Amino acid sequence: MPYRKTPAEVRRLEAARDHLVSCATAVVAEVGWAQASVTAVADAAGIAAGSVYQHFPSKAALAVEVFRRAAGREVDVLGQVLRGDGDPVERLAAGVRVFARRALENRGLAYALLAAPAEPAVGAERLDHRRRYRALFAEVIREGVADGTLPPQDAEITAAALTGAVGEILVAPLGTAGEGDTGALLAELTAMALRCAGADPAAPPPRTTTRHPEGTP
Amino acid sequence: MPYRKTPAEVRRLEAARDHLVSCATAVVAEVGWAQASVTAVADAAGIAAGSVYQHFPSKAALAVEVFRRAAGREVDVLGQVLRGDGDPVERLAAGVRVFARRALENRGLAYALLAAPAEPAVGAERLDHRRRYRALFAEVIREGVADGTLPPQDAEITAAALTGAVGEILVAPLGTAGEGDTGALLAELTAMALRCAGADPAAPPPRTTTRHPEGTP
DNA sequence: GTCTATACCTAGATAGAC
DNA sequence: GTCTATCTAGGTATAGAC
Repeated sequence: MPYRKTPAEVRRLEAARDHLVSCATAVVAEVGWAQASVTAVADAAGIAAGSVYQHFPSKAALAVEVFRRAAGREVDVLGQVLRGDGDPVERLAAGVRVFARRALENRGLAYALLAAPAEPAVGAERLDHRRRYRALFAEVIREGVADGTLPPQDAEITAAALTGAVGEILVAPLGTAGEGDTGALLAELTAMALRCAGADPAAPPPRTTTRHPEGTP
Repeated sequence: MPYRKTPAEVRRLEAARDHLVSCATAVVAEVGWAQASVTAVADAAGIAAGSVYQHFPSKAALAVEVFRRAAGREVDVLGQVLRGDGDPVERLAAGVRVFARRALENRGLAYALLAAPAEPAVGAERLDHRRRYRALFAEVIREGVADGTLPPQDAEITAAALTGAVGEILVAPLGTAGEGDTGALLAELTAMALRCAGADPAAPPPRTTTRHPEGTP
């Protein structure tokens, strides 16, 4: 018997943990945090309820890991877009669009991350991630103010507004099963975001996918 | 023994029920929905836990009543301001200001109404009330678009954005105990709201200081 | 290491005394 | 009508078998 786990063992354990987190994420996206009991998650992962505690010390720890992994992906994607190429206004528009599109493509998960009732530990994590969204938006807004494409403003406030606005707008479509016209929704959302930051409406609107200056395809 | 309750009895019962709802509201504002157990609420009202069920068939029913009463007040106040005197842009600014000021004056309750984790029944009620906020904002925005003081836009989207933006901005101050400069916060918030709706920045900004014809004096 | 069975706790709800 | 005491359900976490 080796004193340490063999590399194969370690990998297997990590894989099992990964699988558990993935399945838990799926369950949460499907039924929400409140209904995602340890037994439900364990069932989804094909293991016994007790076995969950081989990987996480508590249900809260598992929930936090689920949230961190999913929300972290979103923050990373948003960060890449907002810090990408182009002028600040273009990047802002692209960021909002990407954020919204990803949420609409995975509504259950987005709702869980943004709005669904959750235990305090997850709620704290959510606040933290919203702060990170805000910081990313605030950064690009400050750039815009600095180079004169955006009017002077409290970047933190506008950033918070954008986070809240996008979330609020998405929650309604998220709740309903109805599809709606996502193209038009994205266009209106982007237009609203640019107004909110004070971008010059006279300037040519950043291209969406196929150029709909008035939002109607 | 009378076949029906005497008027005095009815009044006494209603008063007891009222008192219970008031105390429950205070508890919720203080510790949030999750910690507002039946026993905690009953203690606050000075009655036994079992007696709660003389007035409400379930905890959820009580919670919904608490939410309805508190949120209904806010919707009414907002509606009065948004449908009051002045041009649409002024009313919009006043509405945002009143909404925010009232929330900041009663942070615990505002947080409970806007964001705190709650059971599904309350969550559904919350969605419904947010729809009502949106409808009110959308109405005044449509008026502004109609009379040309606001640019063409999807009023529902902007309204949703305003609801989310104000909520998001308030949640941070709401969570922290710190006071901050509420005057500056209100001014920035109003400015953001007007930008968001596309109000002409060149126009003189609606007054923000002194005179309180609206809200709690 | 994983499963089965279970202990335990919290919190909503009920029954009967006063 | 209100209180005390209790019942019950649901869900987390643990212990011991395999």
